[in-house]
Amino acid sequence: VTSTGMEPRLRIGELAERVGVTTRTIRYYEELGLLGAQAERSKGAHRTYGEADVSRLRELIRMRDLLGLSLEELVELAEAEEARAALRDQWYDDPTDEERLEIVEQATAIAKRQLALVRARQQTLEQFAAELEEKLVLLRARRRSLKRSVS
Amino acid sequence: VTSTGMEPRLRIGELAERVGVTTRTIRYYEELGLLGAQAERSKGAHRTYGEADVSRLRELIRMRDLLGLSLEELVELAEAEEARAALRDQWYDDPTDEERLEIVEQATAIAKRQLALVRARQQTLEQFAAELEEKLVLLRARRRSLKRSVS
DNA sequence: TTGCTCCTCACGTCACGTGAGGTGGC
DNA sequence: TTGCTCCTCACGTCACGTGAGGTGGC
Repeated sequence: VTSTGMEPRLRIGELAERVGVTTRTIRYYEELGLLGAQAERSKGAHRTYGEADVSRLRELIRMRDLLGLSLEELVELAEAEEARAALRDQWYDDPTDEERLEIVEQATAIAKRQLALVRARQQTLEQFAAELEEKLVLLRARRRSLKRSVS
Repeated sequence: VTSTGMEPRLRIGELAERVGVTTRTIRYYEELGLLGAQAERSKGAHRTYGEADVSRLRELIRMRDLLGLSLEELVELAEAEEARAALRDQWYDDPTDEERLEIVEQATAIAKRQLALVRARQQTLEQFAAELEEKLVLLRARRRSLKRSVS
């Protein structure tokens, strides 16, 4: 493919280092269909990646670690997004405004669901933090009274 | 053991349901030394648990899910806490105030470390949330302009 | 006595880790 | 040509899931 904006391609080890995972993880995600398997890669040839793959992998890792989603759930999410992308590509040259609107609303729904998951996590973490702060207050009080009787 | 405050004991299934895990998880954690294996349980006898075990298991699950700690890391944390508890029990009947102070300061250190992990997670989640909010702002703008040209 | 929950193996699974042995690009 | 990174199996591991077959308490 000869495109105008030829970005430098990364090898799997470089992608791994930039995102902070191992090459094994990247190959496994490709096996599951989560990451771009370039169709033209012949058997035994090196994998190469672009900046879009860096963002995508970072996003996947974030969903996995911060929201605790399983790879199966990530595959489902990805399939939903790919369905959107397919629609978009299909009508890319001549989409009506109604079709554009539909695509925007689907993207909005996905982002809202993700945001809801993030907000829920934040709430649980805030409760956890509050309990720890309370514990520290109690410990500080005990420390003060002990310091008094020691001195 | 004949104690004055005999609380009703839970069976493993009840503990599992109250904390939201499976019985397999509870048995596995016991195997790793994370959960109280009553010394007096004879081979094949039922396991029983008290309210303290409910709190402890909830705490472990929270560390695992919210902070992403491995069970090995939880075991290390537990060992540190048990060392504290051992010290406390050893001197329980006659601890000097210096010893009490030492115990309080160790507990404070542990709580502070946990709180730091929680705060770090919260920061990462907040950044994630901010990116999603920004995305939603862009989507809303596109939606508005599309709505205009459709109507 | 009848269910129900419990028990202990023990093999299966998910998400990779970790070599083994070999090929390809700067 | 020499390293270095890459490749593909393929078995190992962690944190459980999931029966198989059997015993125990309301």
